[in-house]
Amino acid sequence: MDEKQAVGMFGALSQETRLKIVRMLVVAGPQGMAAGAVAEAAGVSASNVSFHLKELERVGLVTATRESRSIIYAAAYDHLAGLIRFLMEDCCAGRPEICLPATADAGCCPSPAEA
Amino acid sequence: MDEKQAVGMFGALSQETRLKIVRMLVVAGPQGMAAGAVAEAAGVSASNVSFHLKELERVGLVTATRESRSIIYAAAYDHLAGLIRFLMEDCCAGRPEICLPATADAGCCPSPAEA
DNA sequence: TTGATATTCCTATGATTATTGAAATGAAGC
DNA sequence: GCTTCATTTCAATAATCATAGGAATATCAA
Repeated sequence: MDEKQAVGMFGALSQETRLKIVRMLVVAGPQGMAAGAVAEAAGVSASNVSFHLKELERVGLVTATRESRSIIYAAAYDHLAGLIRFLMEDCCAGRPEICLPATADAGCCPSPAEA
Repeated sequence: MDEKQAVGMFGALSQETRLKIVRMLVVAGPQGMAAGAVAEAAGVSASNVSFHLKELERVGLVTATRESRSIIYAAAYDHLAGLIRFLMEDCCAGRPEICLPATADAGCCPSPAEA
C-alpha cells in the first residue's frame, strides 16, 4: 500500500453512497451482493450505483465477479486491512499503550484482556 | 460516530498533504507537533498547511492547543479508532475469522498467535 | 511600544467530482 | 434470432475542493 493508493481509497470512502455500499458489503461477507441489490439497498439509481461501484473497484476496495446475469460485488477485506495498517503505521513505535485502543478493538478484535 | 462524521473524516484523509500530516502526527504521538514543523516536514506553504490542519481539526482527526507562540497539533487517537470501528462495524457478525486479519494486525495490535 | 515570529484569514482561479436520464452492451431463456 | 433482464456508458450540468499569495492577527522578547 503506497500513499497514492491510500488517498484513492479514502477518497472513495469519502462519499455517502460509497461509504454506505462498502459498509453493506463488509457486513455481507465474502459472498457479496449483486449490483442491483446494492442499488436497492442504498436507495440510488442503477446508473449511479454502477458509477460508484466502478470507482470502488478501481481503487481496490471491492471486487467484481460475474455470476450469470448479475455482477457480484464483495468487500476486499485484505485491502481494507492494508488501508488501516497504512494509516496507523509506526503509531506504536515504543508506545503500544497509545495505539492499541485505536486499532485492536475494531468491533471484533479480541482485546488483550480477553485474549 | 455517525455516517456524516465518517464521510467528513475520510474526505479529510483523501488528500495527499492531509494524509501525510495525519500519518506524521500518528507517529509523533500525543505530544504532537507545531504547525510550522508540520509545514516544513510536509513541504508545503504555511498558509496551505494552516488550511489543511484546520480541515483536519474540523472533522475531528486532530486537536489543536496553543503553546506559547506555536499551536501544537496532535492526532486524535480516539476518533481515529472510532472511524476504523465504524468502517468495520458488524463485519464479524458470525465470522470473526474473516475480519480479524483486517482489524487486528494494524501494525501494533498483538495477533491472537502472540497474545 | 517596537520588532520579530507563528499562524490564520481572504480572494480568486483551476480542477475534480456527483448526479441524472437515455441509450447501449452483455448474458440467459424461449 | 428475439426478448428480457442486469449493468454499464455517454453527455451535460452543478457543486465542491486545492492551491497560491498577500494581508491580518496573536504572542513573545527587548
